[in-house]
Amino acid sequence: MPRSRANSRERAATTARKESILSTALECFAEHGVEATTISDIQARAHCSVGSIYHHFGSKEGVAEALFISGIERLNRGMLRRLGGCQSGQECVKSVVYFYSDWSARNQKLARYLHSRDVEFSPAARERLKSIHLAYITEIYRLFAPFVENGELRVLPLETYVPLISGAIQEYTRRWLSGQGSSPARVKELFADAAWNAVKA
Amino acid sequence: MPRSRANSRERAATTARKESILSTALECFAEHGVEATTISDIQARAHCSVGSIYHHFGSKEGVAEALFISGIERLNRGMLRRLGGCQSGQECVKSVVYFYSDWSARNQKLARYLHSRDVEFSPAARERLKSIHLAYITEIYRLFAPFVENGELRVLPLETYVPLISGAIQEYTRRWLSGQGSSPARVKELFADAAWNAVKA
Amino acid sequence: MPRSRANSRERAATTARKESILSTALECFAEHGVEATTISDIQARAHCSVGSIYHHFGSKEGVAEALFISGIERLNRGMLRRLGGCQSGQECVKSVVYFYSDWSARNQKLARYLHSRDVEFSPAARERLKSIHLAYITEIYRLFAPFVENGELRVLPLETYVPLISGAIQEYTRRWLSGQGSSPARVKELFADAAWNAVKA
Amino acid sequence: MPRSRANSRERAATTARKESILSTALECFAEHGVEATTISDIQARAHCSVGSIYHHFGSKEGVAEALFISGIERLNRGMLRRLGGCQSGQECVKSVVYFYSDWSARNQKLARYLHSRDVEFSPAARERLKSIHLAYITEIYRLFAPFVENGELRVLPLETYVPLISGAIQEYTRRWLSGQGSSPARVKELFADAAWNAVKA
DNA sequence: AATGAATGAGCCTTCATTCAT
DNA sequence: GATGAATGAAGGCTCATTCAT
Repeated sequence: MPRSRANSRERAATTARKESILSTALECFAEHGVEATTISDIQARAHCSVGSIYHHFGSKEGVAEALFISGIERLNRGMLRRLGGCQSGQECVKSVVYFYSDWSARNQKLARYLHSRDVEFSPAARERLKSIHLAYITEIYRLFAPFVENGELRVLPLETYVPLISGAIQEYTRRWLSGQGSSPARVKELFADAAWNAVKA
Repeated sequence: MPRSRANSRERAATTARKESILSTALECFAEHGVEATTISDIQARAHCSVGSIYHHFGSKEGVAEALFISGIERLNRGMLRRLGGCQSGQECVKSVVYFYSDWSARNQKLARYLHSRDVEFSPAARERLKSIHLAYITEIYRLFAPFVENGELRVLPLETYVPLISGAIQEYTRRWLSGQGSSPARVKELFADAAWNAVKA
Repeated sequence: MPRSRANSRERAATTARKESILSTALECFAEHGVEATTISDIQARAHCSVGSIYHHFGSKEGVAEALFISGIERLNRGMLRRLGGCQSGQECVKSVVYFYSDWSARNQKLARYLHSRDVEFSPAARERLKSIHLAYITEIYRLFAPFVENGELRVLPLETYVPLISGAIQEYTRRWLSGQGSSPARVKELFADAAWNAVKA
Repeated sequence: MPRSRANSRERAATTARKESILSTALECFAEHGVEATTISDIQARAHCSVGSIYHHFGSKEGVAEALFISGIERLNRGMLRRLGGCQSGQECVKSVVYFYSDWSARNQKLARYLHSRDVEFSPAARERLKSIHLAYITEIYRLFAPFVENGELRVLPLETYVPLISGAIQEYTRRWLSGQGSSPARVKELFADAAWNAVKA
């Protein structure tokens, strides 16, 4: 058997196990929160041993961090891809609301987990998240800057754009994910309009 | 010594002890979260015994609930008092933003605690919170209804008013309480205008 | 009931519990070593709860340290008391051997534990042990100094006195405690003479 | 390629790997003790896999035993070689002290490991060690016997010779290996004289 | 011979809660 | 009302060992 195939098969197997642990952990975290989830819960539902979890993630916190980081990265990547195709400021702003609403509906458990504030990450993970956020926000500003410059968007304090554009839909989505109200899909136009009104010139 | 004076003195002492436990608990909860705070942490910082906490609150959850409920009640009471004096829809809507921003700045630790999503309350406490919320939201709608009826405010799905009006400032405040950005006081006009634009007819 | 009597009764009870844990721990440590002894072993044999051990000693290491320190202190105290009554250098030197031999035979388990080298103490405990050793060795030198000065004992490098005087009996005792050879009592004269020959002028 | 050369090359490689594991294990054991050293510690520092260690030594205990046994054998072999050339009882006795002191200084980590009492060996290994010790002590007595017979050495209980001759230098060396005092080389004459005085007729 | 993912028994420790004083 | 020693269930984590490749 060629070496490369053996390696890739092994890697695939390893990856499969890691993915399986992560997706099981997500279910547990989404249902009961990180604190209330025990390693034993994950291990039983993922059909693996305690040791395997520690072998791959080092600690329970390690699982929570890996899940959080990969979730944020998927969300950010999707958002940037979506915004990349926008032609105007208005399209951009509204797309933020649309994408956030759609993505949350498609990835409810992950969205719920990313909203939760009950995780205390390690300094290393916080550093990592900061740099991910910085890279993301930089890219976002790069995409919006032209529309501020050509006068389509208002000139505002930098840290207000995000809350003004996505604060309302985020709050609505958060409530929906906790079981209140109806799907964001039905009201996203409303929130997209509000977002646009909040930042248009 | 008259009985009543003795009683009231005792009651005052008791109240003082309870308040001291609550305020210490708030500090702990705000710093490390409810889960991460131990009875021992509170007891040491409040200079009281473990038994005292149990005598007054029955359980750790009891402390967290008492704190949460009294916090929500203070916030709601303040908001209603503020809105009670408003003459127009616009004043009402903007006042929500102003008050939220001001109150959070004046009660940072409490605001932070009320934002945290890591508390799993008892069914009894949840029932209590629901009824408090219902009473509050009913009163809010009663205050806003005239302005919807007289055409000053748009007719919207009921559950969208709150996110549309306060979602953005809440998101901004949450970030500020976590150490990002500058005081809401400096940008509250912006968010008040956005709120008004989102719901005006 | 007078306050002081209540207090002293409580203190006695507490002390009793602590002592009971310590003596049980000694049995376990002497039988299987510190590493091989589990908290559960101690707890079961001391008829107390896990929590009690942690309440009083903080950790398994805490138990091992408390036991070690109190053992060393008892040994040192006894030795100093014994040497305090000696009139000559020869009596002093031989008394070290006698006392060491006698004490080890009377406190076999403790002696065995103090000999064991498998404990890794906390920095705090090491500091404590160092200062205890310093105080002890200082006192020892103070007792021997006159006999060096009056020419009864040889002038030797300071750190060689202890090994020269007690190295042999210690080695013999160690072997006996591990099950080899016969009681030190039967040969202590031999080792006392050897000690005296090693340091006499 | 001739078969034999391939084999010996393989054997050399294997031997090298085994040696590398042993010497790494020694470093770990000397630094943190056997119990506190994990297979993972050794594997990482020896740049080999977990499986390799098990392939060559069967278990962690197997490593500790192999190391201990080979160490004892080296020490014993060296001692016997040294004593083999002695012409008198005095030379013999003093040579024990000299050799012990020199060997410990040349093999500090191994000496430290051989001193440690925290290893619980398998019955098989204990049997092995006993027979090694028996062979050694027999040989030692065979070397000393003539000098007891010719009246140069005192007639003493058999089990006292070793402690009387090497107890003091062992104790001194042990302390030096733990970081106290100065090199045994500087005081070995002193201990050799004391040893001689202790057993001479 | 080498590799390293997988296993799981067992350990130390935490901490909410109780209760006798 | 106050105190704090005692309790013990439960959890996170370690690590020697196995085994398929």
